[in-house]
Amino acid sequence: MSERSSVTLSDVAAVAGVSLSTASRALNGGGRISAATRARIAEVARRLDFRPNALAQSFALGRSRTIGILAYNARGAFTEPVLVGAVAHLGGREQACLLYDTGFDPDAMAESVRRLLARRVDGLLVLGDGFQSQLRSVTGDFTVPVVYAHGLTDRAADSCYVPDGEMAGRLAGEHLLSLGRRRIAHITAERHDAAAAGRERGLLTTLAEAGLPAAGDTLRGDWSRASGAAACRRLIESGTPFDAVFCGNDQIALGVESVLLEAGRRVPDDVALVGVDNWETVISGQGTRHLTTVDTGLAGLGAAAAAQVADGRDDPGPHAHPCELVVGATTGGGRPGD
Amino acid sequence: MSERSSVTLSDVAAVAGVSLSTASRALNGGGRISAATRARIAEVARRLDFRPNALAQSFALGRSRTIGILAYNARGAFTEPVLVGAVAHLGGREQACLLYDTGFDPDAMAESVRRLLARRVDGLLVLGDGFQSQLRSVTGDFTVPVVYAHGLTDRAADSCYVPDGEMAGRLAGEHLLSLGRRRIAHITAERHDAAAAGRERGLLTTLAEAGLPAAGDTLRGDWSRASGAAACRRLIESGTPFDAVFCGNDQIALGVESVLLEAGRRVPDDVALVGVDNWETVISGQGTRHLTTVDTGLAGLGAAAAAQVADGRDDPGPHAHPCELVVGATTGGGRPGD
DNA sequence: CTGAAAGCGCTTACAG
DNA sequence: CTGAAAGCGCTTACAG
Repeated sequence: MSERSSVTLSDVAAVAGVSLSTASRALNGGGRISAATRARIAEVARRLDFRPNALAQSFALGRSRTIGILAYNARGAFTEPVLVGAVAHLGGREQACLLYDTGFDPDAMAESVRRLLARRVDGLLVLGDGFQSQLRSVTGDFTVPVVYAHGLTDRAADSCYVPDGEMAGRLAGEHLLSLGRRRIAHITAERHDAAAAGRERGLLTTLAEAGLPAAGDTLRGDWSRASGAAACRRLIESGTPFDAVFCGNDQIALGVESVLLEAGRRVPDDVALVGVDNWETVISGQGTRHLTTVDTGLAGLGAAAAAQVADGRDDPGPHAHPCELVVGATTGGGRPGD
Repeated sequence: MSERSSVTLSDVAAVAGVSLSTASRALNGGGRISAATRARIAEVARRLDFRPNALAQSFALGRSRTIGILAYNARGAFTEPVLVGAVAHLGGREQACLLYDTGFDPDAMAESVRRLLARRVDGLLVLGDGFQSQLRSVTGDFTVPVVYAHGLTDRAADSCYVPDGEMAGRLAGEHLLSLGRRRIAHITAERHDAAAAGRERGLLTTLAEAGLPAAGDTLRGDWSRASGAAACRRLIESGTPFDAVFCGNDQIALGVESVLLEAGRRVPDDVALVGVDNWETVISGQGTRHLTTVDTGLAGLGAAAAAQVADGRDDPGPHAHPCELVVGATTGGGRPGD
């Protein structure tokens, strides 16, 4: 394997006793070629372990086999899985990727767009950070496909992949109801936060469909563990009875749980807990999952968005990417006490 | 920006009134060129917004501006940050990357190596998963630089970047000692686990240097929260007095904490807790960090490894990448109870 | 069905 | 210091 495999198409043609163009056509499936010739050339190519020089091919075809990725914050916790999902999917299709981590600076973005154009990328994937409410549309700058992930743009025709927040709330609600819980409280971030709002809508819709009210008003704060803990104290002090809490994310859920434990309430016996994000690292074969959560499917979302770019498919508008319930000990999965 | 910027080097040469070769040399800094000519050509290039076609350049130079990445498990929790660190670093240097996620299958790896060779990658980065004890060396298959991250190979001359596990243990130990803790217990994974062993060595060395014994023998299990909880119960039952626990990772620490809370011991007042991994998502400006932990610096490790590949630097042997202590509420940082 | 030729847009010895 | 020319290894009309 170590020898530089610089056997070229000319070599193949020479050995097979045909012209360069015939060899090329035979290998690429184009044009009419007699089956016999095609087979002979294929055989020679195989025998010589011919691998077309990708650089020459790209140059001739004007296709770089590279997808550009423009990230608002590549290192953000919620961008990483999307990015990895996209990069892994692209690799599986022999597509390289070129990442520019622009931050939120419009000038940096514009410069990145120019560089991407010069690199002749075959498509562009723009990654929001999951917080930025609105992404800048750059679709007009490109003739190749542009797809957005983890954010929406200002253009309705742009193809945007976002997690299905309502589904997250629905899955959590349905799971808790199926466990017989009837007094479900909700602790999450502020109302103006789009992610919080979607998840809440899903929960409340599900409860309403079951003819149940929520256990008290939604308690709000930020996305932190401390905020969840504080809200849980308020919930307990309010005297509202509750047998489950749907938490806007896993950090909140952990904060809630610690306050419950200190207050002597047992999880899940007295109170079942569901978070969102699936942030817990569960190494396969080791232990059991502690926190029941909704996995927002960010890696799959990245892969789906990448797939559309790579396909050159046009599928305009927002796409709500499905999420998935993952059951752990805090709703009775796994061993109790884990 | 929308117009296809297909102004070519010939255009620049024509407008500047020089030959193609002169234009090329002027822009690339090569050869002797009169300052005046160089300036004029540069000016024309700027005015025309000339961007060399990267595909043509790559083809002519035989350099793809692409780094291959071979991952044992791209989607693994501990590979993601390394991968993102590497990809982001490479993007900043105009290097694309082509990821093959081979799993542990040697045939898939061999095939990926062949494809990478055909793509004429400028270098290769091999990503271990942080568990695999030994990586397969593929350095011999390439003439371009090969660097390994998050794993060691069987060849001493290979350049390998791994987290400095001993440093993690030292940082944790020193932090707890500086807080006045003197009875430090240790709960971690099995002895044969390289990561566990390194961290333990660091802790024990630090304690020994301070003339202190550990609080009891190291308690072992796996990397899960449940295992941490179980070990903590054993610790409490053993009657060994302890005022701190260094936990092999964050999951273990969370399990330990829940058992402490149920047992009525206060964190950090009665028992301080340090984990490893920095798995907690702390959104800037929201709340405070709960768990004190050692960040193993995986993203930085990925970037460092990528830098070496991109530089084409030769720096043989293992490189222990530094980690960093991150203080949270479980050792008194942040607000108590968070 | 097959081949000779042009072309993709650069870089780089080689002459002058 | 500058230019004419070859070459990187493919693909693809265009003839035959």
